[in-house]
Amino acid sequence: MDNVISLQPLATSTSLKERTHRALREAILEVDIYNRRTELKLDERQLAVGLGVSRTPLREALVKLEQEGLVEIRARKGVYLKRRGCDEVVEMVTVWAALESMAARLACERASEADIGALRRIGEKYTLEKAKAKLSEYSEANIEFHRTIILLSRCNVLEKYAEDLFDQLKPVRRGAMRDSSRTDRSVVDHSNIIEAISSRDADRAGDLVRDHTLRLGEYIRRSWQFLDREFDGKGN
Amino acid sequence: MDNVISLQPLATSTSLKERTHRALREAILEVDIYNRRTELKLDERQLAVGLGVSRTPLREALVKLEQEGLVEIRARKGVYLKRRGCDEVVEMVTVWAALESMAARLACERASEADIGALRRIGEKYTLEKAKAKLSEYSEANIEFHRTIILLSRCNVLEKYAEDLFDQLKPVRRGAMRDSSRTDRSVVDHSNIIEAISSRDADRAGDLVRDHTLRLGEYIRRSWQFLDREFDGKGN
DNA sequence: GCTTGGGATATTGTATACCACGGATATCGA
DNA sequence: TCGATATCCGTGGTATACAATATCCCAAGC
Repeated sequence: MDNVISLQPLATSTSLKERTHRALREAILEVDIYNRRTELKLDERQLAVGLGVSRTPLREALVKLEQEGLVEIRARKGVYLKRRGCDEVVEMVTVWAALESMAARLACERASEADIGALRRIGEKYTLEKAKAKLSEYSEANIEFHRTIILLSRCNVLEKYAEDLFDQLKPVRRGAMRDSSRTDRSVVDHSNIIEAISSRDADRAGDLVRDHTLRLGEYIRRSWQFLDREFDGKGN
Repeated sequence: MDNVISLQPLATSTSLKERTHRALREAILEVDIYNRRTELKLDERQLAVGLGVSRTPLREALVKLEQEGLVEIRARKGVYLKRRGCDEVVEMVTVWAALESMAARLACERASEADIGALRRIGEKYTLEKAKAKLSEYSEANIEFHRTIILLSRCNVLEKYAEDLFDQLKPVRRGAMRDSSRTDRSVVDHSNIIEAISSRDADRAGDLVRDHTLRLGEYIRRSWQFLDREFDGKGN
């Protein structure tokens, strides 16, 4: 005797803990962490009333966020947005390089011709937008390119770890990617990478991807000071 | 006017949540997950009274363990020890291979001669114990060898991720590593790896380590059935 | 006037009570 | 006898109350 009205499970699957986690995560990823003027301390009760949730699921969500590296819970002190130092960020990019390199190798074995075609189109979009100097969208295409390589590896665990790192690096990316002199090299690199994957040359693809991403790391190290800015606007 | 007496922060760090997490983690890592007869479901209240803790810090500890991939929290269903399938384990080893390969490359740049000497001694201990067919300790030396490579990378983030994977693979390692025919190849591989790192040949070291670990993955895939055993002893 | 100590207050950590959902069982009807 | 449905119980999810500690401010003394 089913009801005519079709409805989805509704509240069933999502616990408050989950939804709180998601909501907080989204919010935190939008915060400009590296602006020295942003308050890093989070107020539990404030967050709780803001989200319309009690402290219990909120705290469980915060624990998750801590494990994801987005916040830091100092016992008896409070919860703080996590701001990473230059060295740590470079290390994260290094790990990213390791993962993406392996992904490229796997892609050579596993990607279909259609997959590679899609990657090629993304690379072309990237080139095009760079030429148009539409840096913001160009950056989007860049991200999409690297993400796609990870996807083509068809390795879920790899994808999960990479995604994790990716999110943590988001505030850094926001600050970087403004130097267009570096992008010429990038376009060439991408082109070579597509070529290598297309010809199923795992060794070459892996090397190219690794070195490309490691160079990004070195670039970040050199230009860190611009990211880790002391003042943003005109004082307060 | 610093005080002459030097002392560390004392007991500050330990919250119940932390200690519960640690205790549970230790306990879980000792469980023989892949024995079909082990009960995977955990009872919150039971654990709570067992640890002498209320459910609140316990649940926060469980959330941490979930993020670490040791347990799975199914909403409204309960907490279960996480048993991974063959494909997933092979993927984890693949990621491990990516990380360790990068670590070997970094080690070529960063490791001191003393570090490499230590690695060499571990490799020799490994060879020796293999010869003696002391498989359990030999396995320990094997683990130590790979761990040391990670350490030599001097990359904390890399180390953290690798350690994470390492723990999750613990129950698998317990089951594997019983086939001594495979270890001959292993000894040779290790020897070559030491050689490559010693001569600071990053490309070669990275390749060797990657392929070595990927072979472990393939080995696990082939022998998975022995690990994922239906019955263990003689019934109950 | 500066430093130090003590207390008030705010905030975090923990315990417990309550609620809601899911699974199992029993009962009723076919 | 089999199946479907309703009800009950066990368990997980959430809220709240309570305990402990850290921070801040003010006062007192040097």
